[in-house]
Amino acid sequence: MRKPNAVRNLYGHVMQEIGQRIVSGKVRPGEVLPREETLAENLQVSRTALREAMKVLSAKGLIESRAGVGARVLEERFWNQLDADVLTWRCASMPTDDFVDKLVEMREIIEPAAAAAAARRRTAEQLADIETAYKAMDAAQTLDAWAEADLQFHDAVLQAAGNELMSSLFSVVESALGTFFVLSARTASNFKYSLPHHQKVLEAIRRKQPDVARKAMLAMIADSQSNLQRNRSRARKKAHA
Amino acid sequence: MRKPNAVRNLYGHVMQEIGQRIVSGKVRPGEVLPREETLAENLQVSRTALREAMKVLSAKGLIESRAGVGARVLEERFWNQLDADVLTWRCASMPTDDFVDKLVEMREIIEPAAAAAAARRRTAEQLADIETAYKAMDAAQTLDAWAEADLQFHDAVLQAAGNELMSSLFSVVESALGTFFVLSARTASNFKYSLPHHQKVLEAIRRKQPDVARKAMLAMIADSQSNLQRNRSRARKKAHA
DNA sequence: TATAGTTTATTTGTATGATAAATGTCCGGT
DNA sequence: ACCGGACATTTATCATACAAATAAACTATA
Repeated sequence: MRKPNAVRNLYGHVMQEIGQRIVSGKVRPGEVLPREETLAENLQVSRTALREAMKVLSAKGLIESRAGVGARVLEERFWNQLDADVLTWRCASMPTDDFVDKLVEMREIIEPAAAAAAARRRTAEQLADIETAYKAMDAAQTLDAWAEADLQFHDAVLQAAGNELMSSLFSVVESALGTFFVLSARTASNFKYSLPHHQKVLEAIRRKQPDVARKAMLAMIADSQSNLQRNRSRARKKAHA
Repeated sequence: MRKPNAVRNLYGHVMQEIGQRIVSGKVRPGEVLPREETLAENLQVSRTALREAMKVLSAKGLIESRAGVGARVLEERFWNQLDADVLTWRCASMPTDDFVDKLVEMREIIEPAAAAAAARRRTAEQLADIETAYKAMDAAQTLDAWAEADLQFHDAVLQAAGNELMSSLFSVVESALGTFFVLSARTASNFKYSLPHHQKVLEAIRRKQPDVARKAMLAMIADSQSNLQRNRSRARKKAHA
């Protein structure tokens, strides 16, 4: 959807570097980082740029700086787990099934709830947006076109749910999941297989039937989920062999 | 639970000040803030301190700084709505029923899901933690003691759910809701009225019955929710009169 | 006149150096 | 053993300078 990840600035690179070191476990919670002057020297930047990076990491809950002591890496429970960068770093450093499961679990919680809320509160315009996305999915000829339309569909549903907290959560989780696979399309030989599921969701929202919408969305996710499981167990076998 | 909100540093105050201005709508999306030198002068701090604050606000998605242009306030859809500070500022600046409803909606989504997950995955230790909290609620003699034990109960359930993304979300939402009322205890004459609900949740988690746990938790929230509604409509009538 | 390319003014980005304030440690006194 | 104060270390803040990016003004040219 949106890509605020484009890092142009120097301090951004520094933040990424140190953030990854922390999230990946190269430096462990409780440890104190080298002093600013040393760190700045190591990374070939000025103390100014380094400090700006540190402030942002501090805002993300990864570190805590105190005068006279240094910057201490905080325990994981203080990290802003829902921060886009933190999530991205976790995806990059621990692409374990375990973590993917947690992301999928979040998706399973959000989307059915969003579908139900959308069925309750959608305006005519919002319904039209969902329908437009659905038609684009139906008309898609390529995998990319389908993936884009699919994302638009889910986004439109979230929009119609009318709760920006939900949208924000979805956006973060979805973008993290996106680093692993383009939804589950790439894993299906026929990438349009889930179109009927989408239609059911659309219809339920049109008719303002929250429970029907919730169940349809849940079924859709469960379906793509089982698809994914197959693929993963296959991949695991390969890794074992 | 945790209070990282304690702002000791100067740049933190600056961040709060400007962040509130943005979230409260004093400066609107699309506008560009005064140049750094001017802003620093207005707030009586150095450009360095101001810039550190701006970087953090930028990380929260509230602004975007570009050389030669200035710092532009971004549209609301780019804001990190789930950031603790952003949420706090929203609570402070728009304590409307509408926003509280959105927070409550999030709680209604998270907690039943967490209860179900806890029933599936809890360890013996985690169950013991939940039980300890329950017993503390049962034994509570004062409202404060009850509120603390209650928070511990919900926290233990989230912990047992075994998904730190869920915990993080809960923690953020709960602390935001906390700015409005101590759960719904203060609104009930008998603050222990929800103890039976808690017991049902505990039992379901003990017996590893996800669906029962989900429904019990939902019932508990719905109950406290209806309590709240009564109070609010009463307050609204008063405001109208 | 219109337009493409260039200059120029403005603003943020980065670097450097200096001082203030906070913090833990060490040491001496009791 | 305990307490309080000097001391070293590290971050916090400030001030200043210059580099780089950007948009607006300008100029040459067709």
